[in-house]
Amino acid sequence: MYTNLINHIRRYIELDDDTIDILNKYIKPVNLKKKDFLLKEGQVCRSIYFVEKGCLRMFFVNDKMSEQITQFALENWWISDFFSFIDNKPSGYFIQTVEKSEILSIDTSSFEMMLKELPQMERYFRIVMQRALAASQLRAKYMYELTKEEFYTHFCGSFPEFVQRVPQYMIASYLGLTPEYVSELRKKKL
Amino acid sequence: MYTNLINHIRRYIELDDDTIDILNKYIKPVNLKKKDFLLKEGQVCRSIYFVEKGCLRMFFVNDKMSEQITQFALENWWISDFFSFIDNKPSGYFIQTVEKSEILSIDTSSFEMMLKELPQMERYFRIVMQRALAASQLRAKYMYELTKEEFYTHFCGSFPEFVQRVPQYMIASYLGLTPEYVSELRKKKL
DNA sequence: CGCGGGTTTGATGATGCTCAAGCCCGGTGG
DNA sequence: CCACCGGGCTTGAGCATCATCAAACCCGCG
Repeated sequence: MYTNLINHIRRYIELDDDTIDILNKYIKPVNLKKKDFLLKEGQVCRSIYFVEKGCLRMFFVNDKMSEQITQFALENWWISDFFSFIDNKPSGYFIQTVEKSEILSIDTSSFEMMLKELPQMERYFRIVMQRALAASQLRAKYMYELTKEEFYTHFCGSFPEFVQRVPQYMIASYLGLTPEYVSELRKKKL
Repeated sequence: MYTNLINHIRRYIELDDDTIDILNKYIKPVNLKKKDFLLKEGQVCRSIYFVEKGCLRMFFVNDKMSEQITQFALENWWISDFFSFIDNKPSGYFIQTVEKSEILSIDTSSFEMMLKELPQMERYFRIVMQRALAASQLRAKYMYELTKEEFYTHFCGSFPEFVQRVPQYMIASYLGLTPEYVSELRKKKL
C-alpha cells in the first residue's frame, strides 16, 4: 500500500479506510528502474505523478542540445508538466527517474473522476498546489537575489543529503550552471 | 459588484446568486491609488488579493538596496506571498499598486471559513493554483533557455500592451536586467 | 583490463553589470 | 506662465562573472 501518499494526504485532510479503497481505483502504481521515462518531449503529459520512493527529474533539451533540468521530485512530491496536463498540449519536457523509483500516477480522466467522486480531495490538491506555488516563489526569489556562486553555496547548504544523492552535473544543470563552473566552485571551497 | 471575480469563478465552477451572497461576506474590497501598499516587508501576509482593476507589483529590496520585482498582477489575477500566508511567517516582500486599483482581499480566517461554508470553492482555488503553477513553470523554462536579451525581446513580443503600461525600469527589474542594459537593447532594436 | 561517463583544469572571451555623467520631460510652485 | 526640480531614461567606458572549448584525468562497471 502507498503509505507515503496516504500519510501525505492525511497531513491535510481526513481520510477513512473506505475512502482509501475508492482512491485506489484511480491510482496506478508504476515501478521504474534508473533512467526510465515517464514523459518524453512531444507527448502530451496525461498524468500527475507522486513519488512514493526514489527521485525524478524534469528537463528539456535546449538549442545547444544539452539537457536543462528545471525540477526534481523526491519522496512525497507531486510532479507534472501542468501546462501540458491542463490543456492537453504536447509537452516540451522529459520526466525521467534519476534512480530506481516507485511512482504513483493519476491520469487526466481518473483525476477528474476521482475529484467528482471524492470532492474532499479538491482540498488536498488545492493545498498541495498552493504549497508548490509557495516553493516556486521562494526559489524564484533566490534566483533573483543570489549570484550563481551564492546560489550554489546556498543550495548545497540547504540540501546536503540531496547533493550527495544525485550526480554533480545534474545539480549544475538545475541551478543553471555549467559543470565546469561547479567544479571550480568546489575546488575553491574545499 | 465584483463582476471580474464572479466571471472568473464562473469559468471554473457553477455559481448561483445565493452563493454569491455568501461569498460577499468574506470578501473585502479595497480601493487604492497609485503606489499604495497592501503588504510591507516584515509584516505577515494575511490575505490573498484579487485584482478587479488595475495592477500590482510584488518586490523585495536586495542587499544593494534596490527593488527587485518578482511578480506583477493584472486584472483577474490572484497574488499573495503564499509562503507567508500559509505559515504566518513575516514576509520579505512588498506588494504595491502600480496604478490606481480596485482590489478584493480575503484574509486567512475568512479564507478558511469561506472554504468551510462553500466547499465547492476548494475546486476553484485548486484550479487557480494549478494554473498559477503552470505559469510559473513556463516562466522558469524561459529563464533557463533564453539569454537576457532574448528574454527581454520575447517578453516585449508576448505582452506589448503591458510593456506600454508600466515604466521601463520595472520591466527591467522583473526580467532581472539593469535599466541601463534595457536601454541599450532598445537602441539596438529601433 | 579497457571503456565510457563524469569530473577537473586552464586559457580565452562574451554577456551583461557598475559607475558616473548628462539628458529629457512632465509636474509643481512661485 | 515660466523656471526649476527630480525621476526616469540614455550613453559610454571599464570590468566581473561565468560560459565555452579542448584536453586530460579518474574511476566504477562490464
